[in-house]
Amino acid sequence: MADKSERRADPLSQERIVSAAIAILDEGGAGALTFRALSARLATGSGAIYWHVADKQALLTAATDQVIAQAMARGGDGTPPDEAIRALALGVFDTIDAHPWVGAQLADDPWQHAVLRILEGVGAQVAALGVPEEGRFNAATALLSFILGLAGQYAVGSSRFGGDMDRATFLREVASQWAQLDPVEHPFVREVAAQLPQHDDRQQFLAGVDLILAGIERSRRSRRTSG
Amino acid sequence: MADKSERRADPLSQERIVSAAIAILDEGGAGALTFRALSARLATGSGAIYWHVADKQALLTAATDQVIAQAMARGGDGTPPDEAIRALALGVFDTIDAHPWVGAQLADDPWQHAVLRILEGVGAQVAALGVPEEGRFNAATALLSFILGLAGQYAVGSSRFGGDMDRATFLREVASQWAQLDPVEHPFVREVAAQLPQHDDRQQFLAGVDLILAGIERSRRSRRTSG
DNA sequence: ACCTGAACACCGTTCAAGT
DNA sequence: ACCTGAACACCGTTCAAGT
Repeated sequence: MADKSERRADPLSQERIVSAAIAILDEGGAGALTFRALSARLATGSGAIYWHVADKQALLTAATDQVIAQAMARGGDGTPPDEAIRALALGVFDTIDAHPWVGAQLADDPWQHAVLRILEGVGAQVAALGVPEEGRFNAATALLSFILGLAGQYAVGSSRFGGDMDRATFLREVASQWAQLDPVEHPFVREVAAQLPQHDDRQQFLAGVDLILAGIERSRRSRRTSG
Repeated sequence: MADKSERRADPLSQERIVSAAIAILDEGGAGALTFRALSARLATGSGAIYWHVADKQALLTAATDQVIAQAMARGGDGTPPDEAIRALALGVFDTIDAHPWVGAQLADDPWQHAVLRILEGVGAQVAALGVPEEGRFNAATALLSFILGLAGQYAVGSSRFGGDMDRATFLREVASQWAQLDPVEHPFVREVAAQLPQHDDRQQFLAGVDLILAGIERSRRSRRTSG
């Protein structure tokens, strides 16, 4: 018989608490994670959790770190750096797709370890790409910011209407809203509304990554030519 | 005699409520905005606010929209499109610098009007840049995602330690933390830590914008060459 | 050392009652 | 039509008391 709550027998630990938190977040979103829900699932008192975890912020950080660490572990050895960057970016994208609360959490604290993990992965490949040391920080943070920005954007859209409708229906609805905007004030958004329903989030995400990679390649070449 | 609270005489209105909310957010950050603080400043009952504003989310959206609308109003007419994009991006950056809560709010709801305003501004310039219609959406959202991503990142760092220390001290502290990371697991972040203290956020932000602009230019050329 | 669970100081939101 | 302010249903966090 499946029982969501854990047996009271085994003692509490950071690890068990974080796992339970991730399960609650995946099932109900960021709003569902409360210390009361958590202690109920763990069959313990709400105060007990504070013996193992400093506070809710620390819990969210730990949960995010675990999820991102798993995503980063899938390292592409032997693949060319630009391919590796695409794979890494898609890995983050798919992770946020599977755990939408991670998007907001990454944006909420850019100095947390999970973000450093992504920066490390991106930076290593930027270096492998041949970018000289002075340019690596800017190139890596540009990629990082884009990844966090678009992935977070996608996360909200997908999670907000996750229950009521699917992504396609949601996009069609947004498109019809955009199409009704003031033509004088929003000509571009209106024009782009037509592309919205049939657009593919992953494809758009990759197109952005490729744009930045092209920019990196271009500035690398001009530097070599002029230097 | 300066009095922060408004005179009870004038009637409540959406506009007065939003202005008061912005003032509270600017002074105390996102955590300071409560309906109790708001009603105290407006010298009214907490329930009265609900007659003019649907809920807290709507209030935050309206506040963000007003701040971003002001930033977008400074339109650079007559400047070349790439310059206009840089100016526009910096405008958003500086706005978030002045109102750090805007960063989180923009990331929190990517479909709100404030985000559309930015997308509209970016998209118009992307079109002026000569990008063909099929490529504009991807190019504009790439720029948008980068702007929201890095600006949000900066906002958190600057606001979190706004009271205790200045940005330079904060960066020096982060750098020394990064320098102590495991060399095997985080070689890149450790390398980059050395650049952190003397780096300029605005410069890094512009470098990222330029990278994407270079990528847009490159794919525009290759398309023309191959087409 | 670890856990319990009532209690505290907050929230956003509602709503009967006023003007 | 607009405003009041107590009340409700929640939060995160603390802490005396247990084992």
